[in-house]
Amino acid sequence: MKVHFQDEIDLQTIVDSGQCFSCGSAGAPGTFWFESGGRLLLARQNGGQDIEVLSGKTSWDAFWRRFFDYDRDYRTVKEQMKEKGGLCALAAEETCGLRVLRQDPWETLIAFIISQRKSIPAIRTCLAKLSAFGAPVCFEGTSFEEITFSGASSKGQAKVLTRVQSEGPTKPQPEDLHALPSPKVLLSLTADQLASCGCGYRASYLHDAAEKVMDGSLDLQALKTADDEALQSALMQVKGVGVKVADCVRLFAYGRTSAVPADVWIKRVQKKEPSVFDGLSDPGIAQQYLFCYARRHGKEI
DNA sequence: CTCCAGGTGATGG
DNA sequence: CCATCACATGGA
Repeated sequence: MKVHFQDEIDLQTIVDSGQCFSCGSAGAPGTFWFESGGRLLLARQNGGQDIEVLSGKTSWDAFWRRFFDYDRDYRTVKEQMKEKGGLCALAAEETCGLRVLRQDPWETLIAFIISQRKSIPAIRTCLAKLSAFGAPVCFEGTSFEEITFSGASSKGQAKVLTRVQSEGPTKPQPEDLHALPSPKVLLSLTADQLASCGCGYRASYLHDAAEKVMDGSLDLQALKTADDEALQSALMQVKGVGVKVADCVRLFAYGRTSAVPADVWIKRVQKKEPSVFDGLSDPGIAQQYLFCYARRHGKEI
């Protein structure tokens, strides 16, 4: 199934953008997997505005379309950034196909509680280990090889996949993929189990988040209709959730594009250009372009 | 080995 | 209100 985007999309750019951590290369060139809420999408892209959905077709309209922020026109966003000039313009000119994803609130909350004082590879590892306790993903097909190379079987390609298979947890098979544990399951985990996932001092934060969701004092569903300020303060009731993590959840799960998560990279950008987010319609989207830009260029932006 | 990572809570001024 | 400091651990 082919999906056409009105503006631009680049799956590699999205995988590298540091907003979702359960995704990666599926082995074959231009082929990527994304896992969210226990669903698996496998898609292929060879440049341009189209992606070919290889697995996850039946949930495209109901889930993945929204996940990829399909209805936003990123040409408009980038145009405003270019007109503004400065680092905004540089970031917009340099990055093509980025999209700010709409992810599950619970999973986003857990992921960004984990994210504090961790590198992106370390976040991926920790979340993957935690996910061993979650539900297996739903997927169409039996393996990445079968899905990716259906109708195009050459021995050379098969060899590539054999090698990929042995590369470990960053390129798992569908049957190895699991969603993050639900609040109930997370509460049932022992301190040793959490420690073995590499949660470190964040284990008690995860426990508090699960407890608040379970007892109803944090209603992630109901917060979808809350205003930005109420949403922010509700999220910050959770231990280990400060301004930055709450901003990440607002932007990446609730689509609040006014939220500007300010991590070390964005703070470097703001130090160089204090007014970098002024006057933008969707500063949160610009933030994601600038995050990618700053990380690519290192400490000396 | 050291240094840093998509920060936060506690403490003291 | 703002400035420090400890915090667990993996990856470079």
